[in-house]
Formats: sequence, structure tokens, C-alpha cells
Amino acid sequence: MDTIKTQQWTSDSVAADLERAIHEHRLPPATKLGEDELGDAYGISRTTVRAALHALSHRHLVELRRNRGAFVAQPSVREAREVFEARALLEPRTARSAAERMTDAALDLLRANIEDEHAALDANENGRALFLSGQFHVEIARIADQTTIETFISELISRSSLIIALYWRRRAALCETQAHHALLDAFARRDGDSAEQLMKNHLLDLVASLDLRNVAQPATSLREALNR
Amino acid sequence: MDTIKTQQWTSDSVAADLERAIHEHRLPPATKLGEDELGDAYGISRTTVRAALHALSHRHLVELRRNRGAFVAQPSVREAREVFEARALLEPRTARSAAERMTDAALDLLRANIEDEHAALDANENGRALFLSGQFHVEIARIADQTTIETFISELISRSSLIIALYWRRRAALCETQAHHALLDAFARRDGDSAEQLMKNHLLDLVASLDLRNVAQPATSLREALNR
DNA sequence: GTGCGCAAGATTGTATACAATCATGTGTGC
DNA sequence: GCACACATGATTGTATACAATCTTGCGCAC
Repeated sequence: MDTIKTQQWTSDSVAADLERAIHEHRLPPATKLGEDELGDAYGISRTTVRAALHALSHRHLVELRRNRGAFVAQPSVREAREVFEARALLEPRTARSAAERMTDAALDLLRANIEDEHAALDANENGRALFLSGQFHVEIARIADQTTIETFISELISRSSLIIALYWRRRAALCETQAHHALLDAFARRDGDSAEQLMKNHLLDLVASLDLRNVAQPATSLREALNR
Repeated sequence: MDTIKTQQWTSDSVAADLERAIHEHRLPPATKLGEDELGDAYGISRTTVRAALHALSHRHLVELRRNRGAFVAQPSVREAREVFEARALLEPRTARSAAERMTDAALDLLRANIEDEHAALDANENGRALFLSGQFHVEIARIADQTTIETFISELISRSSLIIALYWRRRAALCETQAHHALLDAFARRDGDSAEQLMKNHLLDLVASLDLRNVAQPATSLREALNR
């Protein structure tokens, strides 16, 4: 197997590349991430790969098992609930702050994001659309000028993508963009109250679209299923 | 210099050990954390030390500068505000959840924590008292049964300790334990409303006890001061 | 005497080599 | 034929060696 790109990969950029692949569902939950394999793929040594995998494990996107390797995380039903509870605490109030600090330039960024998502959906690039949909939320935290909270939300968004991969119920993804449009309107009006409430409902809708009953989790490999 | 302990150090345990040292102000902000130095101190190779330092940098407790090394982080005034804004979003509602789920065993844990803090203060172990004071908040998240939020709060608490090291204004630390006592009472009554409100006020008091005006930050070395 | 440039030392960044651990398959005994 | 034990292979955990980068001090030119 040849290397992926001609680039000066660092542990951070490899981690970002892997995170995006996970976020876009190109690397589904439970995928084995062998160090040698990744090292060959990126054309780097295991040292750098290990640093990237450890970084992702701190973001709960990768699960490290001692002497067994790294796997794309498989959030449990419980973890899924927790992630959305954390988002419910952080995002509505952050959306309010963003609305209050909104600028025209920031509005353009959010509009461009929504348009890109539409374009990706039209091109049947569902993974990319999902990624952009998440970026919308991260952008809001950035506009709210809360770097610390943005870091948390960014992690929660990526984990949400894994949760969606495992527990998504509905087929129609269009309701999503509708909520983002409504938020955009509230932002355009600098309406903090509406933004907070819309974000709250948006998150509730997201959870409602998941199947979080305590059913057996899908496992890609038999071994994984039995070790649980 | 001889090794610290006879123990099988792993990157995680080294990171935990360093985090506690930072939390207890035994390693003040801007302290240089040389890899060779730490490797010798713990009796391990640089590989493991590096993994620990990277882990701490992901928690924003250590700042890594390319080709220059690792330093105990020095949160800026802005970062300090952000940390407490994040805590304000997470902790009050978490305290409410904890109150609603409180058990007698959990109450005992919290009581023991407060007693230990008193004992530490009496023994003039201020660092240990500060650590225990932070653990009180982490325990609450654990009692609320929110692992994800607990992780975030744990990080924010450690960062708060750095913030206190840099920006603490008042001398009297006794007001602290008073707030924890009040919270304990609310928990004992399973009074979610009070717990949420008390936590909110407690965090406001904490911020008020800091000097977050935009003054020049104290720097331990001249070089650090100039590079900023 | 001051300022620039270069070289030496120190420290981190990366790769490679070795050790430890786990998974798997085979063989032997019952 | 089944179960347990051991050996083999594969993969991760750790240490060491080398390369790259930055700091620092000296020396030379002006």
C-alpha cells in the first residue's frame, strides 16, 4: 500500500485527518486502527501514529486497549445520552452568546456552511454533509468567542457523529438543515432568546431521532461482541 | 538525582502524578518540564514522559512549544474567564442532578472530603487542601452520574488551580469551606433548587476572589516574559 | 564598543530496535 | 473426540539512537 499524500505529517495533522475520517463515517465505529498499518498509509513511523491515536483517545474518539490496539470508539447508549446532556448544558447558552455578538462576517460564514452542506447532500457526499453540519455548531461557539467551550463542543460534536453512526433511526436528514436555517434567522436578528430556545429544541430533536433503547449494540466483529 | 519512587510508572500514572503536583501548586505555572529531567526523576525513558506531557497538554495544563519544550501552563486572563464561564454552564445544573440522585453513602464521601480539607488546612498543607477542595466539585459530578461532564469538570478544576496560582487575591481561604458546607446541607436535604443556586453563587464568589484585570502576568523567568 | 554572523551545545522531534503481551493454532494426554 | 498446555506469530509497550531545531556564546568586522 502506498502512502496517502505527499505532506509533512505531524502527530497533530494525522490526528485531525483521522478525526475528520471518523466524523465523516469513512472510519466506522470499531474499526481497528493498527499502528503499522497507519504508519505505512501516511508514510510515517509508529511513533507519530501513536501520538495521534493517543490524542484521539483523549477526545474519546478512539479506544485504546492495552496490548490490543486502537479502535474507533463505539459509544454506549449511556455515553450517547451523556454526550447530548453535556451538549444541552453548553450549546443553548453558547448560541445565545453568539447571537449577542453576531457580526455580518460571521453570518456569512454560517450561511456558507449551510450552502456547502446542501451542495454536499446534492452530490451524495453524506459524510461531508454530516461533517459540515457539525461544524455549524462549532462555528457558533467560535463566534461566541469562547475558545474553551468551543474545544468541549468540538469534541462532543465528533462523538455525536459516532453516536449517529450507531444509533441513527430516521432516514430523512433534511429536518437537520431546517433547524440550522431557523437558527441562522435568529442570529440575523441578533435574537439571543430565540437562538437559545432553537438550539435547545434542535438538540432535543437530535436525541429524539436516535434509537437509544438498551438494545444490543451492533458490533462489526464477532470478537468485539463477545468481549463486551 | 535519584528516582522518585519504586513503582511501575506508565504514561497515565505519570500524567496523573504531574497533574496532582500542578493542582497542589508544587509545580507552579511556567515551570519548565524537561523530558530528560523528568525521565531521570521517575526512572523511565523520555518516550513515556512525552506521552504524559502530551496528555497534560490536551487538558491545557501543560503548554508544549515546538522544539522548546513543555511548561506548566500559564492561563491568560481571558482563558481564566472562559474556564469559569464553562464551569458556570456545567456545574450548577450538575449540582442539581447530584442533589436529586444523592445517596447516604455519597453524602459520607462529601463529608469526608470536607473533613480532610480541614485537616490539611490545620496541618498547613495548603496545596493538599486546594486539591481536596477541587475534588469536592469532581465528586459532585460523579454523584450526578455524568461521566462525560465529570471529565470536563475535572479538567476545568485543574485549570482553575493554575488560575488561582496566578490571580488569587484574597488571603483568607476559609470562605471556601463555608460554601461547601452549605452545598452539603442542600445535598442532605435533596434540595436540587438550592444546590443549583448555591453552586452558581459559589462560582461567582470564586471569580470575584480573583484579580482578573488585564495586568501584566507574573512570569517566573525573564525570557518567558519577553516572549509573550 | 557595538552589531552581526557563525559555531558549539543543549533540547526536542522522529525513527528504529528490542522486550513484553496477547491471539492463535497445534499437539498431546485423557 | 475433547480439553488443556505450549509454541508460534503478530501487535503493542518501551527504550535507545539519530536528526532537526533552537539557544547561547564567541569572534570578527566595522
